[in-house]
Amino acid sequence: MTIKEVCEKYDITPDTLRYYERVGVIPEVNRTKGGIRDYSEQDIKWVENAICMRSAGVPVEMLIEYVSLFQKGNSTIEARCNLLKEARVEVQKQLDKYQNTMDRLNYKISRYEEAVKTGVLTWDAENIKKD
Amino acid sequence: MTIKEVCEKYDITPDTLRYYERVGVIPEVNRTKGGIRDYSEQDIKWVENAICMRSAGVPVEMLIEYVSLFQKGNSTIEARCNLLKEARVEVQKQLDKYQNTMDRLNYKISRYEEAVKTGVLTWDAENIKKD
DNA sequence: TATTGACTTGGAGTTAACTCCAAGGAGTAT
DNA sequence: ATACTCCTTGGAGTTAACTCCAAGTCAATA
Repeated sequence: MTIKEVCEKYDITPDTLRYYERVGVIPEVNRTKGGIRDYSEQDIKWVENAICMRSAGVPVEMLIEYVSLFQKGNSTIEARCNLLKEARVEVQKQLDKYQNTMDRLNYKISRYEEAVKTGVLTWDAENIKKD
Repeated sequence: MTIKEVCEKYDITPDTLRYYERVGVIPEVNRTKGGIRDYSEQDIKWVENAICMRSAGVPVEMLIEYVSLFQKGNSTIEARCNLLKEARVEVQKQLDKYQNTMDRLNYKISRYEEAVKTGVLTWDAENIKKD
């Protein structure tokens, strides 16, 4: 699979894919004789994983460390597991924040929708105090 | 309330608070005769709101626009409501991504925990294909 | 064989959101 | 009144994660 196809599949740019490979977010990708990237199934799995993790704010640095450990073989299984748990703690924290923000947005919007009907805010839109 | 107290309350830096005020993420804050910021209850509500929204990745620019609309009065109620809905769409998208990443992390960690016990990976840790 | 178009590299540039800094002012303890 | 601490400002600097660029290579087509 060419870099272009992978990019279309995941809606990212070639620059981002090359960047991921260059810094080690994914392992080195297969090449043709001419030196052109030819992504294998495995390569694509790594790409998919990187995109998923990055979409939840897992830092590039942590992904690099994970790949580095992976390439050292089975002796790093525990270290990799710990790294994943570390990532999970952060992702969960963020998830909670997003949920909290959704709650606030939903509350404000429901209040605003009432106000849109009447054209007047009878309550203080910003005066939302958490109990 | 002084800037320091607000910072301690929300665990942010004075620089960030001043930055928020400067660019308009929050309205201008009350001052003492000497020109020192003295945050009112309302000011603090705005700070709280800004921090909450920012923690879920709502862009500074959107918050600026919201405050700007707010200051124009009741004629902007519908516009503000639409802005909030726009924000909600994005926050929900991110929330879904975070949940998806959590699922992936949980799956990988559970597999790794099995492997940690035996010291060997009997399955391909990276070969996680979504159906 | 000449051109086309996609690919390659290393390195420089961009962006959002802070974060730091220097110079100076105000309020309080001694 | 002197020292000390915290505050003020405008503007410059930093950071992570891309994103762009120039120069060059390669395979396929006219």
